[in-house]
This record gives sequence, structure tokens and C-alpha cells, in this order.
Amino acid sequence: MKNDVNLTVQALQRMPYYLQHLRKVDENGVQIISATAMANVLDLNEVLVRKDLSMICTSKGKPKSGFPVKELIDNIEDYLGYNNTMDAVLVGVGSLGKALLGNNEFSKFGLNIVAAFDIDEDIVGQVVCGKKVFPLEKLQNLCERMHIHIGILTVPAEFAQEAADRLVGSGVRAIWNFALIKLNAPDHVLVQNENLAASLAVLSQHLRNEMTEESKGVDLNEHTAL
Amino acid sequence: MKNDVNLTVQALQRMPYYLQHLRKVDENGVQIISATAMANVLDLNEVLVRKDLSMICTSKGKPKSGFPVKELIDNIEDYLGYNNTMDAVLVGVGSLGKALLGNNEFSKFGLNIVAAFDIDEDIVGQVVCGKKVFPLEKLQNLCERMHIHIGILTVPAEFAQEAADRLVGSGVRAIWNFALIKLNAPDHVLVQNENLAASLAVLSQHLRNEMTEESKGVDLNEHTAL
DNA sequence: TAGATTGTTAATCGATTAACAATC
DNA sequence: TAGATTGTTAATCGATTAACAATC
Repeated sequence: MKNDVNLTVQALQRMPYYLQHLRKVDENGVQIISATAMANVLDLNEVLVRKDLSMICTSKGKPKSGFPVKELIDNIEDYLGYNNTMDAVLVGVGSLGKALLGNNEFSKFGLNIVAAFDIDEDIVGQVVCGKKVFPLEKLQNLCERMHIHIGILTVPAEFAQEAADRLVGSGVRAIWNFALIKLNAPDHVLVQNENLAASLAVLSQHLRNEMTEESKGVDLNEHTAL
Repeated sequence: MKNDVNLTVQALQRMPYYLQHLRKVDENGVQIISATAMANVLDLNEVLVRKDLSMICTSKGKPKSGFPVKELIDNIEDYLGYNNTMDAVLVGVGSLGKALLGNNEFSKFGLNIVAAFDIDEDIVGQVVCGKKVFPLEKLQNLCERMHIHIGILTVPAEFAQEAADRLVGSGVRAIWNFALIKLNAPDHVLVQNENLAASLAVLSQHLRNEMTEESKGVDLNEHTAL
């Protein structure tokens, strides 16, 4: 376990990709893998991969061979916290909130949503995907009692700041924010913004470029060449 | 409409936040807003905001006053493609796939999921959140017939490349990839990776830091100061 | 040994920020 | 006019990449 180092956000975001590939080669019985090989598969610079791996690997990479696969898998899983579950609460049981409640794949990543909260009386009391929906007033009590440190925010933007304040007041240390708004929170509370609209914007810009290029009559074969 | 310019991915990702704030001040009757004011609210550098706004705004910012709010809103919505809907198909109706199918907020961002596909015979034929699930074999036919250019990939990592190949073969130009794997696709096909695991990793690292700091007996008041 | 691969130090690159003249 | 705000050019900063010596 080497979790005293802090990775840059960028490095952190590459870790799940390393992990996926390592698990795959591990299944095929590969015991040692070089940063060079990983870099080629994942289309990354090999020095970058080498540095990333050396940051989290408990043993040193061996020249001519590489890094031990099983150890890397363990190290990354440990580093990403997949082995000690983080309990979380979800605030805002709209369509996105329901979506996340129903996504049982989060447990693979060490996340466990224990309860949901909403202000809508029609929703409160319901059980959505096995999780009970409580009125927002009960948030603080439950968080304190269960020592919850993560809040997932899936309320409309106009209510997001208020809900965030409540989460902070309930002792939450990290907010996974799906609302498209910049939240104000004290320094010790991390706000991780999940910006699905931004992703769609990237797609949209690309499609527009593709379409205008096409309408300009640019030779489409230039794409398929090579 | 000023959509011949291309924004950097970073600028594109700031746009939804600008839009949210602009809509809010517009509701309050504000007609002109300065980049300086926006920057303060959103905690961004004012030159950055000014540059971003000038990139997409059809009129120039006026010294001493700023940019016209309504025009900015229109320009950003146009630029992000919110006004001309992009049709998309979804491949992989697991828990995450179902989640996205059920998220009726995508329409606000110009995305319309017209159909879903899966290989699982138990799922094929079902109607999930008003969308019919077809067998994967029908993907190409439907995409070509309906001129679909966006594919949403929510299959497990091990099937993602195969599914991506099918999407590409069906004429898709952009893939919104929720699988944790680096996809190989031709140059003209954009792969936008949505890495929820990476976000969780950022949360996890922060919580670990918080916890170790606490156990070290660091004065917690340093957080609340200021 | 020879050569592939590691780890480190220096160079590059691009986004952000700072400085400042132009303008309403 | 005076001063706030814009737009532009130059400096900074940090991540990525390149170069190269060390090592198995």
C-alpha cells in the first residue's frame, strides 16, 4: 500500500484504464508487463505510463522486464479505494438520481449508496432500486449517525447550492455534483463536478465539424485512408 | 450563429456553467453582464471568461458594460447544439444503460435516444423507459435508415471494442463511451470517454487525505478559518 | 555481453494568467 | 472627462514529452 503519495487528477483518471488492461492481461496469465507495452495499447506516452506506474507500485520496475501485473492491480485497486467501501447518500431522486441509484456497478468501484433524499412528498417514502427515499430533513441525522462522508448531488441547478450546504452541515467531506452549477463549499470539502452536458457539447462540436466538412464537399476518403 | 470557430475542450466544458449563470441573471432581468462579474461568481480568471465569451458571442463586448445576456444565451445554446436535436442510439441495456435511457433530462441538451440495443435475449424486445430494445443485429439497419450519428456505449469493457466497431460500421461519427477501456476507432469518429470511475477515484483520494490528516491530529480548525 | 527497459533531468507545449493599451 | 471593462500581447505554470544514463 503506497497511498501516501498524491497523484495529479490526470494521473488518477488514467488509473482505471491501466487497471482494466492489467486485469485483462492477468487473465491471460501475463505476470510482468512493461510500461512500453501498456503505453502502446492505451495510446499513451511511455514515459507517462512509466511515471504513473512507479508512483503507485510498491515494488520498483525491473529494467528489461517491467512491472509485476498482480502487484500493480492490487496497488491500483488499493489506491482507488476499491477495497474499502465508501458509503454515500444521494440527494435528488429525479430521473438522473434514480438512474444512479439503480446503477449497481458502483459497488465495483467501492461506492455504496446507503440512502436517498428528496423534498418531493410524492417520492419520499418510496423505495427506489432497493434504497429508501427520506425527506431532506432527515439528512443530517442519518449522515452523522452513519458517518457518511460522501454526498451525491442530483438536484436541479437552482436547488443545488442549498442541498450542498445541507450536505456540508451534515459532515460530508466530498460532493459528487451532477448539477451544472459552481458550488460554494468550504476548503476541506471536495466538489467533484460531473459534467455530462460538457461531454455532449464535445460530441456536438465534433458532429458539426463533420457535417460542415461534408457539405463543403471535402473528400471523405481522406478519413478512411490509412 | 458563430459556430465556425472551434473551442478547446476546456473552454467547451466551461460553457454549460456560463449558460446556467446567464439564464439565472436573465430571469432577474439583467441585460448586460461583464466577464469580470461572471468570473467572480464562477471562481474563474476574468481574462479566461472574457476570451471564452468573445469566442462565441456574435457581438463584441462593450467596454465599461460587458456582453448582452440574451445574446450570449442564444449563442451558447446554438454552439452547444441545444437547439438542433442529435439523435442517438444506446448499446448495452445493463444498469447504467437503463439509467441513461431513463434520464429524460438529456433532451435539454439536445440529445434524443431513439432506440436501444443489446445481445441479451431476456432484454431484447422489452420497452425500457419508453424505448424499445432491439437485438444488436438490427443496429446497422436502423442507424443507416434513421441517419444516426451518435452511439452511447454502456456495455461491459470486454465487449466495448466489438460494439464500437459495430457502431462505426453503422455510420456513427461520435461515440459516448462509458466503458472503462480505450477504444480504437478511425480518425473521423470521436470517442468521448465518460469516466465515472475516475471521478470516484478523485473523491476517494480526497477522503483518504482528510482521514489521515485527521488521525495525525492536525488542527481541524485550519479548515474553517477564513 | 547486448539490448530492452527503467528512472531522472531537461525541453516542449499549450492553457492559463498577467500586463497594458484601446474604448465606451 | 475618468474609470471600468474590453481585447491583445507577453509571461507563467504545469503537464507531457524527449534525451540519456543506469540497470538487469
